[in-house]
Amino acid sequence: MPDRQHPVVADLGRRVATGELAAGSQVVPEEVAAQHGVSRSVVREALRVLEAKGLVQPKQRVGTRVLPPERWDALDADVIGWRVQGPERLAVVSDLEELRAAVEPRAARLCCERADAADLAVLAELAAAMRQLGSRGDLAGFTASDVAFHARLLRASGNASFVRLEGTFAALLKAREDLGTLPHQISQEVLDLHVQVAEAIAARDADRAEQAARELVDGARSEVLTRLGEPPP
Amino acid sequence: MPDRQHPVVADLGRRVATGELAAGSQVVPEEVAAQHGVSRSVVREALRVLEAKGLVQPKQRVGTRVLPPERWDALDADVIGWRVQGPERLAVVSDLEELRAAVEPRAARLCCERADAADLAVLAELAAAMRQLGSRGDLAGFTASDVAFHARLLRASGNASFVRLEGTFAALLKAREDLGTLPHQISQEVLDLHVQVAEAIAARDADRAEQAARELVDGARSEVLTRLGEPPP
DNA sequence: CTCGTTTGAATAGTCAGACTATAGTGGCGA
DNA sequence: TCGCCACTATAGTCTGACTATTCAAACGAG
Repeated sequence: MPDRQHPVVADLGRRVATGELAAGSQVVPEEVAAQHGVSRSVVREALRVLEAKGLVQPKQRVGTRVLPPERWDALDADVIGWRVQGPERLAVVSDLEELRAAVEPRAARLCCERADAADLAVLAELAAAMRQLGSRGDLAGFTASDVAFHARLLRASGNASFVRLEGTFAALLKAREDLGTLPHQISQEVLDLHVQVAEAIAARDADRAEQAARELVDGARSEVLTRLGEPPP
Repeated sequence: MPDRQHPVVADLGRRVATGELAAGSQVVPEEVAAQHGVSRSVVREALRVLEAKGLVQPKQRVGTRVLPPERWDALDADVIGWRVQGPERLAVVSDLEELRAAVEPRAARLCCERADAADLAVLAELAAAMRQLGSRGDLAGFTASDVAFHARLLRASGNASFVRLEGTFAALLKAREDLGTLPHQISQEVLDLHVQVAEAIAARDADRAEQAARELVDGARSEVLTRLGEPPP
């Protein structure tokens, strides 16, 4: 989020991740340079970035080729953002929700040991804000608070690996928003569960925190999936 | 693993990730170029890679500066490999074991729905191989099978996000090996649990598979942590 | 006819050096 | 004191030539 991408990276990344450039096809630097009106060095640097994200791999004499999807960094926020613009929307969102379901309950449990007073205050505040915004129907505000809530949960877990997933899940929620898979009316249950998670952590009740987080994330998951499954192309 | 790094990337990455280059310090391309006897463009491409991994951030007029550890991509195999060479060994391994504890049980559960015959065969085979090699004391062979077993488990879960963690966990196990935190004698319990996981998945018994995976990974975690905690510097 | 070897060519990789764009900083004037 | 402006450090870009690697096809020996 803090760093914006070079247009060449964004364009190539999107074209690869949406499948417009098929796996195995060749990316010719000179052509890309001409298309974007930039020099070869700019394209080379862009390709280094895409290489780091697992989208392409250069090889002397054979050229820089697009790698198959299983090589792509499925947890990279940019990759997620690009992929959801393609035909794999559902699979991407579904897989990430599954990961979230695995991670957040455990993070909530850890929070009970490691969260400090500031964490507790922020979580309570955000849960309250979500209840406000959600019942008022302010979708944008709700989503912002939602992202902040889950990000804080991960951070408060004190585990750098979980913190790393902040960006991943933020990209997931943003994707859900962009795709209009959010309900227009936030269910009371979801609002309550956020509050419950915050309260359980504040009470240092690990089992209850884990359980509430599990229900929350399982609920969100099934809701999104039915919504995504609904409109058949 | 398939792609080896450019020496400049490896050197700069290590120096940043071990803390030799402190957060906030400036990386001057010309100096790096001179140190490695390469041109500025090579250094620039290396910096693009490190930027993608969250290690540095360029800004006009102020220079390319080292970012604080919380910005680093804690799930990147290279970053893990570099960090474990520094003073943060324990924290890195511990955090990643925690993530593994969150993910693998869920992956095992998913396998019960999605694993195909080939997956089952490979898992059974690897579990058997581990028992063989483990009781024989062949550490290298054991670790290789261990990595393959868990990688296959993630792949068989059919979830791309989990598959993405293959490289992350492989780097974790490799780090454990390099640091000599593996026991010289593999415990019978660990060997049995691998077999149990494989059998439970084959039997499509989700609860048992999840439970066995949980025990396995929790056991591995506590064992590694006590071992890492043991030798006080 | 088959297999090893040489040669050619496609492509990534590297280099050098000049130039441009951006944005802190400090000075100068109102 | 405040705001504007010129200065300058640094990333970013461009150009074009050169090198290194490796695939593939031609070639030659057995």
